[in-house]
Amino acid sequence: MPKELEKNYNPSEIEDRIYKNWLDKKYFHAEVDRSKKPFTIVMPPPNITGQLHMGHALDNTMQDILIRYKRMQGYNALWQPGTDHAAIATEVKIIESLKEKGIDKDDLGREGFLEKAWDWKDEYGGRIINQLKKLGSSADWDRERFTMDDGNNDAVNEVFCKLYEKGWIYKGSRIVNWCPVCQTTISDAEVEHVDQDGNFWHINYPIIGEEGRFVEIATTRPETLLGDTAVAVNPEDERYQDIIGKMLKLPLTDREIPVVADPYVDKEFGTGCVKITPAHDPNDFEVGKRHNLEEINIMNDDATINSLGGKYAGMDRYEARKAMVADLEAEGLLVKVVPHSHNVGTHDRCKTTVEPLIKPQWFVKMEEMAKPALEAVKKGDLKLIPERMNKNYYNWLENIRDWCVSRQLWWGHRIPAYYCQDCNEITVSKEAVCSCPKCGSSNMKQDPDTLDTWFSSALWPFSTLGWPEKTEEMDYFFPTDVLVTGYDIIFFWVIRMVFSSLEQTGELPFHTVLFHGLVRDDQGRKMSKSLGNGIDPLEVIEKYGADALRFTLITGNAPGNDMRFYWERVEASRNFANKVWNASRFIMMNIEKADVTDIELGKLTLADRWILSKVNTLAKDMTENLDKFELGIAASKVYDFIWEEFCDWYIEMVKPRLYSDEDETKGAALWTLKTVLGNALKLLHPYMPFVTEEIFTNLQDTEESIMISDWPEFKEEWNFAEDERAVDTIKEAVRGIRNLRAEMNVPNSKKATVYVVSEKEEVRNIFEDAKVFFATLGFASEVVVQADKAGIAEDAVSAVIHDAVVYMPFAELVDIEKEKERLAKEKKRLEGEIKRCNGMLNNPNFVGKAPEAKIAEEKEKLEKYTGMLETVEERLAQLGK
RNA sequence: GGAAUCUUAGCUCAGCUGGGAGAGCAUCUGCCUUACAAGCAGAGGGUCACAGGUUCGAGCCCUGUAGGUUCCACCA
Repeated sequence: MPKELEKNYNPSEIEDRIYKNWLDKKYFHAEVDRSKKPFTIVMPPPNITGQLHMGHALDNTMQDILIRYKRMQGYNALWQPGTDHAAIATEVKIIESLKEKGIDKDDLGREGFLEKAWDWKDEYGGRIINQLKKLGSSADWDRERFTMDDGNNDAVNEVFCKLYEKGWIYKGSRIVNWCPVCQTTISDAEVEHVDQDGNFWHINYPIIGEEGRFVEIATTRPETLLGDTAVAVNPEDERYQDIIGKMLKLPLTDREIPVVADPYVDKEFGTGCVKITPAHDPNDFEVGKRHNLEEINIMNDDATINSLGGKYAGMDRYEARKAMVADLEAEGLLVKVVPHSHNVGTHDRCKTTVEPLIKPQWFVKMEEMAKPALEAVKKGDLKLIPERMNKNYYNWLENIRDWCVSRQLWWGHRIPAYYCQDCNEITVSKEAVCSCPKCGSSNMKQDPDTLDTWFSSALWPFSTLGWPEKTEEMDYFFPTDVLVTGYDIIFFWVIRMVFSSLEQTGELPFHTVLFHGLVRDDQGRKMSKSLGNGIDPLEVIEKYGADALRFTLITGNAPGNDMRFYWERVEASRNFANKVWNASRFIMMNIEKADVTDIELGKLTLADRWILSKVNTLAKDMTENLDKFELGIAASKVYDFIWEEFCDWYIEMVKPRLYSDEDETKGAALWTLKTVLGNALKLLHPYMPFVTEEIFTNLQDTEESIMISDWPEFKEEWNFAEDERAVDTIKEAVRGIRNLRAEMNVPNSKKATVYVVSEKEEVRNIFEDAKVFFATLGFASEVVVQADKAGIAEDAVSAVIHDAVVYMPFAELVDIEKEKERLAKEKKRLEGEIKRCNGMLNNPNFVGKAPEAKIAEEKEKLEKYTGMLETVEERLAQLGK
């Protein structure tokens, strides 16, 4: 028999126990099973350094909902989890923690450092996984992977070598984004442009051989002057025609540089003359290439001036700037300083201003791989939700530049390139190369660099399934189905998975990407450590339960939109969980006292058929919504159904039957309660897995988990559309009565006889059928259904509904004037409705062009309101005497 | 500079292919009715940013304006 349940739902006691049971039963585990259709989601691997935040909570809740839904539908559902080594983020953190202990990275050496890094991974790598479990995530933890495990290493090496052989990975000296603090290159995607206040320094460069004549340039970074190798003007700029080709004396140095003409220069901007520093600016680099200019690197890796900087050598870039400006001023070459706000590239992790530098790095050629990735979305093979993300996707791929994949870090996949120390031959190979294939020398050295962390993430959907091995899993579970992630990593990750998968496997990694937005604080700000406004999902779970958190994150927000986090909303979700709990408690208490046996549908009453039909429709609607990934819409539907239809109406309707042992429909009521609750719980389960499981196992009095039960499907034999309409009429009447009572201030304790008058027999029959519960809902002592007004006091209050009038004689309580006022208001409303209907129906254009169904609908309404208006007017006439 | 997106009740947001404006919270009024006061019943509250246009009909489609947010971009 079902157990006695607590009065309030207490999640903390229940969640861990349930989750452990699921794990013990291996419900999350998926094996290749050719008799079932697979459904696969690969989890965006959280950082090993990470701590669960609201973004993870949202991301994983969405995935868990989809996976649980599909699992219940009978799919072989695999949710493939794992963690990411997060190269630079982790390395920076480890360095920091070492510093605190007074240890320097370089003293440890590469091997020593990596040892520490793996220790770190062992210590913190599992933490975030445990936190994800608190959410109720039903991922297949037996298959947990790590981006730097052996299999992933194989995949990374395989891809690197294949692309190298194809000529799509190359090593070249390019201008790269250099972070002087992290001491590594970063990709374009990792550069964050921020507005900064700075100055425009106008400097005179003396023209050689023309005493007293200068070229005035304007720069925001005077210190790079040391690396200037030219000044450029626009070839069509009339002001400067005569100086093109002349030589200039570069201030503060003893070098001479030419004036060149290049269309890159904007005549309108600044002075129209631009200093060209090929080694420290990406545009200048291009200009330099066109004019064969020397590239003079004047900086060290930590952004101090190097030995080529003369007296400024050793100074930090900003110190040097100050010193040089002072010197220029002293020499009279500083024309003016104009305040100027400009966009500066910074490293998205450490916020350091990026220094463009020329460095030999490894690049992935993007031109060829971008094409099919672009096509996939254009042709509709890959769907992005919401669709507007397509534009971002196109924009990025159409303007893509080669991807710099080498990083000057230790924590990551080491680049499988080997250099011969004798003949400089480069060999790229999956296996360690011990002797040079060209000269036979055994003096080989592996490239010290590692790969961008996204290089391995890009392979994640297939590397986790065993690729490049031809595994059963790869054959069965791949391509995966849906990717759920934030729109903020569409460039970093989504696009790179798409082109990598197309290139390596020939298939798309997934057919749909479901994007979500950011979870912001209650003022709409990003949650961040520096602001201290982050809300810890674990704290929310502890206070209100995982179900409440999940429900809050899913409802009231559309795909790809940011949302704000409010504690009030969590509270509302918690209240809903409690509502479900109490409804179930009530039902179980009743079931306890009586046996629930299977009932023929023919034995059900109007109310039973109505709610059964409603839950049946709900299943259909939610299935449609979920198939379209409208998770929030489906959630609010089950919420409304359970709270309003089931609890506020049906349970109230059914009470009199439960309380009477003689009632012959009691069995039908119990069966309906149990059946509808069971179905509603199943529909709610993907959203609120814990509370639904706890109730379900108690309700069914079985060990069988709700998570492996069948998802409710629409059943034709449960479809009672006519009864749904009938109950709608009853509800309208009940609302009418309640409204009257409230307006007349009649307390519920004061019962009265309620008369229902209708000329139509079928309407009278409905009310006869509904008498049992109609009385309770309307606080009536008795319900009399009749065809005319015989025997009803003239001054009874009334509610006019479609096809019927409900009267309540409260002789001693009724204020006639108030009742007249009320009826007048109602009359006005109906007249408005009728005017609207007539407006449409008398419009020949409407009648001529609108669809038939719409016209019929309006005609029907007109008829209904006209009838109601007549009744109201009649009532007014009576009272008017 | 380019692009996306938003502007709907006091607050936060839904609103599917155009066909009578919704939810939660907040407010007001009654209720300790034997599942639930984390509850029940009722009420008030919106020129759907503004201006045009298309349409029989616009919160929804088109154009423009204003304001907000975000992304992209090499203006020295």
